[in-house]
Amino acid sequence: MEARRARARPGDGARLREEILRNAEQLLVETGDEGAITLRSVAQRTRVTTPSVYLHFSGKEALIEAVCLRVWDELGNRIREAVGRVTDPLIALGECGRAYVHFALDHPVQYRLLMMRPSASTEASKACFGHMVNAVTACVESGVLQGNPDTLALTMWTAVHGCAALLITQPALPWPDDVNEIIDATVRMVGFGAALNTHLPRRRVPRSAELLDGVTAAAERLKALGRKK
Amino acid sequence: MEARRARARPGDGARLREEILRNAEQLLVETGDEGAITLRSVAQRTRVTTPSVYLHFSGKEALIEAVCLRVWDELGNRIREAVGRVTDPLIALGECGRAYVHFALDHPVQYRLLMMRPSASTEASKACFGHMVNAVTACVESGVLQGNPDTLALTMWTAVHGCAALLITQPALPWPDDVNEIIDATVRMVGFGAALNTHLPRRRVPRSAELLDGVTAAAERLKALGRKK
DNA sequence: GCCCCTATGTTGACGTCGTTAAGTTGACAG
DNA sequence: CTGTCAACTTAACGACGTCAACATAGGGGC
Repeated sequence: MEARRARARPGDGARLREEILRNAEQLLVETGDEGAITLRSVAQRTRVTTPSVYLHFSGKEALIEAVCLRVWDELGNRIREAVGRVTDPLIALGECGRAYVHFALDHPVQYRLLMMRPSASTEASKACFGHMVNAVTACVESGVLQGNPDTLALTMWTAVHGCAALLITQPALPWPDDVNEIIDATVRMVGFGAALNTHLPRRRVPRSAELLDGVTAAAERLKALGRKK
Repeated sequence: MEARRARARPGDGARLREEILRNAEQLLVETGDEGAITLRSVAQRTRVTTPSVYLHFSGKEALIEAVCLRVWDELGNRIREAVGRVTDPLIALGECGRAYVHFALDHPVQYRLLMMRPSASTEASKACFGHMVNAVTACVESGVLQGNPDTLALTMWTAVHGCAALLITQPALPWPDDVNEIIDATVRMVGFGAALNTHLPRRRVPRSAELLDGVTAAAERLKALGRKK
């Protein structure tokens, strides 16, 4: 057997917990495969026997859940920072979406683990969702969006999540050479669409010709405003 | 040992293949857990010994891949049907999105299996994607959308996929009581947003006040058109 | 200084999983 | 009737998650 890890002092056992968590995430990133997280592999990398993991996690599921919690935290921080950097509420919301997708693409394996698991950690995801609701609420208060902030935020989150998820899980699709092209298109589509949608009556879906007419009106108005500036 | 399955006649061995596939998907649906698909459990349900599965599938991965293929096919059919029922290209595109999300919600476990797997079946997903590109192409030809149909379809697919995915994997979020509310919001947001986005110059993101102004112009124009009709 | 007690691990084992190699059986061609 | 070959079975291996039982170090009470 190889060099063993020095035993922790009483009261200091939680250090092993941290080390196990770190090694589990490292293993996940290095192999790119969730299946590579094995109690045995994690234990070996921590230079500890397999059952020792049970001293700090009730089982494999709990270990993975703990890994997810860390990632949710990072994601939440990243979103909060992005929103905080801008004052205009609509632009802040866009930055929120961009930060979200970029985080997912920077940590594809972790993101998959987060979102694709059967029993995802609900508390952490709700906290993360809260940051988006804040960004949306600012837009509602400024008048650019109307309606229930929760529902609005959900609708917009689904879109950016889908963008990140498909980019990660379906790389074979005909994506443009520059990923930012898709991200920008998504963020703009979400912003424009949500705004237009909330200011329209709910009753009926416009036909192609009608929507085209309304949209060109909006486009010309926006172009005119841009020139004036 | 329990009653064994009658041995197939020579040349007729592929029947077992079908039965295995059916049982695997049944197992998946009944338990709601991908992990419940075990070579042993599938074999037992088919009243066959475990290694017999290897006569028709090169391993567990291939079996699951085959299950996915079937689901991709069903999804593709459902989309094609939905698009075919309507003539107006924009409304057809909307129906495409609605059919997509409803299929996902009707087969949540299968949908998760499809989209969340590390190595998703690329050929089948591309075929499915083709149906959406067709619906988008019709919109481009009618002028309501502008740009590359592939990129447009991708942007819009990501949004509806995200809607389906989050509804399935994050049921704890504050969804509205009626799911159709979110689906409608997403479909409308995608349609409006994509249209407005493609008719706008790419250079810069409008600020809240500007977008609000343009959007109200579009809304009033659309309302006026609705009255005239 | 000694002892014992608890936190901190380890040993060994069980059952299940995917996978493989080798043996068996039964329907059909000749 | 007989041999052949597709269609299955038997038996086994290593890796996995999990658990019960055992070992050991370090610190507090006397």
